[in-house]
Amino acid sequence: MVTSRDVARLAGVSQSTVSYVMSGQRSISPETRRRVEEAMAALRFRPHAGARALASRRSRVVGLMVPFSPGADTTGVLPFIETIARCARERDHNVLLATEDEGAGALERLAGGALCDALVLMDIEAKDPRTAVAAGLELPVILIGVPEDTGQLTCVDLDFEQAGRLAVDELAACGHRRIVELGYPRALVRRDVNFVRRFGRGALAAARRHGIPYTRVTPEDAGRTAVDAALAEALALADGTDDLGLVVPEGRIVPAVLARLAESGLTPGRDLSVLAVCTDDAAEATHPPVSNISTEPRTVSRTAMDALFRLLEDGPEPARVGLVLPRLTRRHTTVPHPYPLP
Amino acid sequence: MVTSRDVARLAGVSQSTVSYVMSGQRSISPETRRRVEEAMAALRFRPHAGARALASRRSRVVGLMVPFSPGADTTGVLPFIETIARCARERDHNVLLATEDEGAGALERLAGGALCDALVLMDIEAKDPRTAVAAGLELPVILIGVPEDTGQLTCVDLDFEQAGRLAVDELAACGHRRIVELGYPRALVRRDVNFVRRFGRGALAAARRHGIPYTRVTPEDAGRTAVDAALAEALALADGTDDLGLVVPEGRIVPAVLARLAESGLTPGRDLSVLAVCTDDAAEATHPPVSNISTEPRTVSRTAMDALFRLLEDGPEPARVGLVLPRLTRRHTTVPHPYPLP
DNA sequence: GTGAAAGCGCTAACAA
DNA sequence: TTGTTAGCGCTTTCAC
Repeated sequence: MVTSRDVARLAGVSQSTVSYVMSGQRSISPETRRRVEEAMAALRFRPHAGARALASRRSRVVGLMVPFSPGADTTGVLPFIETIARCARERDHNVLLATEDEGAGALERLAGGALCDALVLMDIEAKDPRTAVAAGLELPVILIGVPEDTGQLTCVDLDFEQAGRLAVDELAACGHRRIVELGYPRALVRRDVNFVRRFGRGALAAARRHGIPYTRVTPEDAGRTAVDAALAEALALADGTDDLGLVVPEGRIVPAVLARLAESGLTPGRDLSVLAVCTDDAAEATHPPVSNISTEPRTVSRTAMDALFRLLEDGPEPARVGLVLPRLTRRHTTVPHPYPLP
Repeated sequence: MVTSRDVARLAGVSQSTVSYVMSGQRSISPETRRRVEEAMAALRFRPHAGARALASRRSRVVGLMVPFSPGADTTGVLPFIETIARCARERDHNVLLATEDEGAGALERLAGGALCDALVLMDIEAKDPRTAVAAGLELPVILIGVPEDTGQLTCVDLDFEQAGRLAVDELAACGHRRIVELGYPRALVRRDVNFVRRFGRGALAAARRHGIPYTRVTPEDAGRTAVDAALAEALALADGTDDLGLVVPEGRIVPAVLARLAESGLTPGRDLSVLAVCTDDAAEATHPPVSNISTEPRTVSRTAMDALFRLLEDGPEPARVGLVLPRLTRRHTTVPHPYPLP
């Protein structure tokens, strides 16, 4: 292995000078800097990460706990991981994975062993046992998702309340007099993730404001049969369909909904509206492309990482809840507005 | 921070004894072991990963380069990441992420900086610039995917040649006298990933053996329009459809194929057969569930990690190419065999 | 502007 | 069976 001593020897300087050239913590004469940098390049020197972590008490690693557990739904986590990895690299950090099924203990393992300088936890539930542990660690923690009690933890998430509002506002503007939410699968509702409630709250408030009835149908699961049943129920709720606006907050079930409607001879965008909450990628992949409120995984992740590095660089700051605004895109499944928008 | 010295002091032993209790590299009297373990628990001691890596020259980290690059298709990589992370944890290792668009340089960064003890590279192309770099590193590297020139590198992949053979054998056994491959999107073919060729080679050989014509139609991309066009072409190739067996080696386009067939009034499993190559999860999620040859991402990953830890524990061993056998599952889209299987 | 030297918290060879 | 000690390759004071 090539060490900084080797570099120092070749450059004819002391080992500490090599260190200072790397860190920039001391002013170095241009000539010295040049010689050191040439030596580093010539020897293809890479500082030993462990040694650096030991001496500097900084590992330059971000721990990421991803929502992998046996049987868990992992649709849509890739853009999060990807963006987080990328943000980390932009600031010369690395990402170490932990899986959710390792539980809160993994957080202590990562933090206690100085394996990482900060943690990102995804898929936070309303009462998440990890948050209490996370709060007790003496390193920055960012939650993606909002627990019931945020304590002193910084959270980032999509503004689901706003998403609910946006969905209802749009369907109302389309002229629908009846809005049905083909909701999250029962398992997700039971898991008590905060965003389910937040979305419903926003949607309901908006419906009340518009004086439009808002009903929710909960599919037993995300499978085809359950979705078909739920959709039948939703359609039954609207005697005719032409004033029906359908909100589908769970992106996974959208293809099944569209397929079923097609089989029933109903054309979304003409006979009724379907408005989904999902990533733009997913929305463009359905047939036909579904009008959607984007969940912005990349923006959420980037916001989270910005917060993380702020904590890492500027030290503790008051905990915040960062909510990312959802964005509406009209595609083919919502009927045209009956009157021009203001 | 709690160090092993603190533990030693509390347990009334020397610091090195604490180290030996952890590593098991020396026999320790039961009494001493008990006192040390109690002290460790009482102080909630976690060895400093950096210090340990520095002293032992082992980071206990596996570097994983995932196929994330702007615009890349990342469908199906999650089960790989998940399984790799899990296998690593089972052996008390951690996984550090690198993204593909960082290129070969990232490999040198991870290896040179002693950030990890071994590397796993996914999504290997036929002529992959990373393999040459990887071969020059002095740490174990496992490729998931097989490059043209494997050199001294260990590779693991699905046996795509066998998959092709299996697909054709099954469709022939179904009684089809005409097999069309609705192939990989053109971009993938151009990228020159080895498995595309291997699959075709196996399928073609089998078709020749059966004396059945085998034709390939290449969709321009994985989008709905391109798939529709390719499917039309495939159907045109078979004058009638009732002797047509359709092979779809690209899992992503299966839903579009099935949707299109449904729209055309054709029922797979009755009017023709559709046999996909995809994960079992994906196969069960289509409508109707598609007969498939599974790509076994979990078995492939586990095989890769087994090989990796063998290299890590038993030192260098001759490079191998480990091929995982694909598995056929009959679901609803292949017609029943006209005569009983042998 | 630069160097010498003292750690950081472990592992492992050496000694008893 | 256990203790002593010399590093591992950096960062960072202190001294010049």
